[in-house]
Amino acid sequence: MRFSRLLGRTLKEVPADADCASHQYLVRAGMIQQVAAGVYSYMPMGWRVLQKIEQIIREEMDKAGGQELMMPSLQPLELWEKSGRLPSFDKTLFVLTDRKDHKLAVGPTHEEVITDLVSRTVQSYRDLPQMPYQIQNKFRDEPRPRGGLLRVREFFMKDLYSFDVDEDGLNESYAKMVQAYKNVYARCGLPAVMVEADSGAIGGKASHEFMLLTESGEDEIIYCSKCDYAANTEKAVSVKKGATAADPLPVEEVSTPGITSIDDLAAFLKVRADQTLKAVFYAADGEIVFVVIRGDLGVNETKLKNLLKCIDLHMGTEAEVKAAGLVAGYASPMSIKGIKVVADDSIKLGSNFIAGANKPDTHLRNVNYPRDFKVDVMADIAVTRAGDTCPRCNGELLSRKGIEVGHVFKLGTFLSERFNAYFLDKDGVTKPIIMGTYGIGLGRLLAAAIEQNHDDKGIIWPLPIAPYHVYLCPLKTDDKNVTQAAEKIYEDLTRAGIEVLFDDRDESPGVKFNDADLIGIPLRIVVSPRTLKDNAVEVKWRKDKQAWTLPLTGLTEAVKNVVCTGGTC
RNA sequence: CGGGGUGUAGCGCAGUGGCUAGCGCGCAUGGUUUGGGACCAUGAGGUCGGUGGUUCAAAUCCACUCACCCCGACCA
Repeated sequence: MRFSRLLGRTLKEVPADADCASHQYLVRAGMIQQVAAGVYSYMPMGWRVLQKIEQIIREEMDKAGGQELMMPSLQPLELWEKSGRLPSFDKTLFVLTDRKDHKLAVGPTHEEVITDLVSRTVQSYRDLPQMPYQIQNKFRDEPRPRGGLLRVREFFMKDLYSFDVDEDGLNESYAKMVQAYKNVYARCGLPAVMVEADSGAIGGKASHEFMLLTESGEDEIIYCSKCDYAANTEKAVSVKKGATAADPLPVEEVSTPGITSIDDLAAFLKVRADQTLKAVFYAADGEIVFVVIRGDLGVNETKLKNLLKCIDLHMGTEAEVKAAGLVAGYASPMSIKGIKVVADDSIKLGSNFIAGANKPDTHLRNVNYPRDFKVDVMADIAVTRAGDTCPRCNGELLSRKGIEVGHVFKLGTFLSERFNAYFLDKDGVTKPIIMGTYGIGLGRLLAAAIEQNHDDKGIIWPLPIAPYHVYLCPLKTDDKNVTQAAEKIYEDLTRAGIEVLFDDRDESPGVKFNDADLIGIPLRIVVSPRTLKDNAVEVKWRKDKQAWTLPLTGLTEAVKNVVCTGGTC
């Protein structure tokens, strides 16, 4: 490709509305253009990258037994009513009305369509397993798109669905996909880590996410310093340390004027935070829930939400709390009535806690469970933090930031039952097909690749997904020797199957070098009188500081070799 | 949806009631340059987000509205 003909322009200045590195560089390099909030066009060079990722994914899906198909984005709303997932998608679902006043959802995912499709197609265990997949745009009206391509409303996604006869089959399909995903990230040159993930309140058994570790990531990963335990903080668990149980003492009131936070309370009474009980109020689908947890721990809202099986969960507002007859700052699990009490299992680890007295400026000493109060539900609802103890090996847990670039999910039979996706097994028994669902967001992977691979000059593409292999850069374009040599190299390399971006523009060296660094093509070849007098060109990897020279004779083979091996010959 | 912010040329910005709305980059033409964002000359490019209002006079003041960005609750 000749740079002079390329649609897209590089920018010197950082776009005002771009905050993160991938967004800035993608726009500055002329690879994407914003159309609306969370809606982007891919310019030719950005599209090339996306297509490379797409091809790698396609090959790995096929290798794992996937079959590519194509489903529509327009989906009758009835399918969503049938699946019962309408409430959980709520406003993120784009819905449009056709000329007959019929409502259509614009596909945010395709579980509904594929399950319906399979239910009409598969009848016998002989037809299973199946792993259909597609690569196409999804539409989700996210409340807040952000970070350029990191979270958008229209996005390019690979979605594969597995259909199996039993649990063993599902496990096998799941394992195949996990391996395929690992292959995809490895082939893209993007090391991703697999972590345990939250599988939501409705259905779903096991779930894992693939994370690209980068400081700018919005997810937090908890992992063990000793074993291979790794999980999203939403899901992560730890071994809770408990204070030694002492004999319960009689409850007594203590005056604590103006003390409403755990930190203040612990300091005021000269006790550790884990000797106190914290009370937090949530509104779960409108119902106030009283949550008790040991003072040193925090509430994991995802765990709580799953436990309560609710769709909306938020901290109780002042009005909601007051209406329930609770005294914020001094609320107590004792003597409350008509409100659901959920406790973290940490309250069993310890004794003689300090807790609220349910009246202003007063706390209680020596509160013990279950002597002094009852709870409706007891479970692990605590946030796991770095420094906690690994649930598997008792090692120390650590944390890192990451970007989610893939998700695999054991769905079970929830949807197949709804869609009547049953099959007849060997013994003639009717059974629901067991499903799994597996997604990779391509645009996000592309953006995450940049978050992970850039410097202060621009992008540093991993070779397998780079828009071109070689940036061919002649200097002094009024020099006939230079232009002729460059033209010949361009022709030879292209004919040899090497993808070349030929900077044939009449620009100064500074402009060309800066654009080359910004665009981030892995190998740069400079053609100039300086090396041409020795019948050679200068070659440099984008990621390295050091350049070297290669002779003109046999250049094509040499470059091919360099590109294949990643070396310097 | 709550909180914060921004809309002026393709991009980045200046312009707090007054005459023809400016600057830098980019773009076009000509010339001089060429190893890390060169220089000179000439030129094109604007419904100042929109609507309504106040005023002799509005990019500027007021009201409403739209769009976009950032921080929180959701997700690949």
